[in-house]
Amino acid sequence: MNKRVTQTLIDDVQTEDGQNARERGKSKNRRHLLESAANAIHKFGVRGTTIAVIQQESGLSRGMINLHFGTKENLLLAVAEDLAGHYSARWHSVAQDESLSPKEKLEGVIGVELSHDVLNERDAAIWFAFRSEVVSRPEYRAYIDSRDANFCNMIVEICEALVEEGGYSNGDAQLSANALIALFEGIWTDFHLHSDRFDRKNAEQTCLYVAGRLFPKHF
Amino acid sequence: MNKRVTQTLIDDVQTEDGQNARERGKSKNRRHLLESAANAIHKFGVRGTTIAVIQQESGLSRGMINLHFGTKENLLLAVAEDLAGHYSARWHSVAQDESLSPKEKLEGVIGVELSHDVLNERDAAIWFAFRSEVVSRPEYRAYIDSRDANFCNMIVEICEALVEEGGYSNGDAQLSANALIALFEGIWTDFHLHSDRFDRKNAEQTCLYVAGRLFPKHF
DNA sequence: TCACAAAATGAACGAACGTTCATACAATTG
DNA sequence: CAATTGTATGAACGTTCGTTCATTTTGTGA
Repeated sequence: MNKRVTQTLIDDVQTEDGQNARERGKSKNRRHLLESAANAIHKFGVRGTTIAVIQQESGLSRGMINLHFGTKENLLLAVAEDLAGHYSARWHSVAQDESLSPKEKLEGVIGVELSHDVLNERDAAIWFAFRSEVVSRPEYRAYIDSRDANFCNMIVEICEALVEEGGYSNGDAQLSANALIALFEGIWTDFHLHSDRFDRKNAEQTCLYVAGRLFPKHF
Repeated sequence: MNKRVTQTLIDDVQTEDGQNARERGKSKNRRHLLESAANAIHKFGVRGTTIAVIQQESGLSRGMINLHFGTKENLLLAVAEDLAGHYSARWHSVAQDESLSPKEKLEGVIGVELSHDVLNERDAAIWFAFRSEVVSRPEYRAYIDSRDANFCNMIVEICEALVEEGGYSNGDAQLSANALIALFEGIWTDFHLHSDRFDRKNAEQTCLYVAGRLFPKHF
């Protein structure tokens, strides 16, 4: 494999300052491996994601994976970590925006859930791939739970605020939150299984319809 | 591997009449392989489900898998088919019961969704395992979509009947059905990821709460 | 410019994979 | 009770797996 060719295949990433050319090159390749492994999981599943496949996908040399991540398994874990971090950052940016009302926050979360940046074929495939192995490989657990305690708390807080604002006397914030979280998950599943005929607008409509039934004065 | 020991390991299955001892023995082993492979997927994931593991799990000989299923891949497909058939039979028995009102049918479906017979750790692990590979292995598609067109139609029909019965003027049966289907899926996911702290009663409460918001006169 | 060190390479290796098939066993048939 | 036939076995095989490491390349600092 010619190295010159290899270099041109690498996507331009932000050049992290404070690093010399050598360090930049290294972190570029690290990132490139992460992306290549992610693409491989999408195309071939975790089962089909072998060293040889990642090598082909990345155009880098065989030994690169072990150089950067020690083992292939560590690379896969890093892919999961990367994905989880990206998703987490997206919903945090909505949750932490104090200028938004509870209603706007819920709309914002729905927007994140359905945005192409978060809900796309590749990333959905990776979520499901890692989740499927959580029972047998506990080390993945930390990275694959998109609806972790932090996310759930955020949704519960939004629901509590909405229930209070609306004075929904027989509204239950916790059950509403359960329902919304499950709804989001179900929509992801639908997208993963039927991305060809999935309709984002329709999914959004469904979310807003449920929101309207749970919080009729708001939606 | 001693054969006498092997025989005692095999679960008693219904002895399908019209077969002689030889045929009964064969189909017993076939079923035993199916169960063993399912258990292996649960314990070790699809990635960890190798011939050697299935052999150990079943106590049968190495060549048995190829004798009964041709290839390991075919055995995995048969596991998926088996699971899908079992689930399908369960909800069909509710959907086809003409003595049930629409409300009772929805309650029945919720019951099936949350029953230990359908929603248990092993089967959930298998659903998720196969689904995760659907993108890269299209041959699984036919078996892994628990919410297929038939299931969706059934839910839509129930919702339409409820909307009509209740005279919910601004109720949308299609959106309600979308919501319920996604809700069920989301609950399965929650169970799969957190079976240790999953509460069936709470999940049922959530389902009924949503039903109550969608069809307030009924639930 | 040159010695040094870090990064990258890929041939080689042992382990584990799924499959094959010659052989052994046991149920059925005549 | 043979002879026959379908079922079961597991050693052996070729392939592919992830990893190692001696070697080469390339950027850094004197």
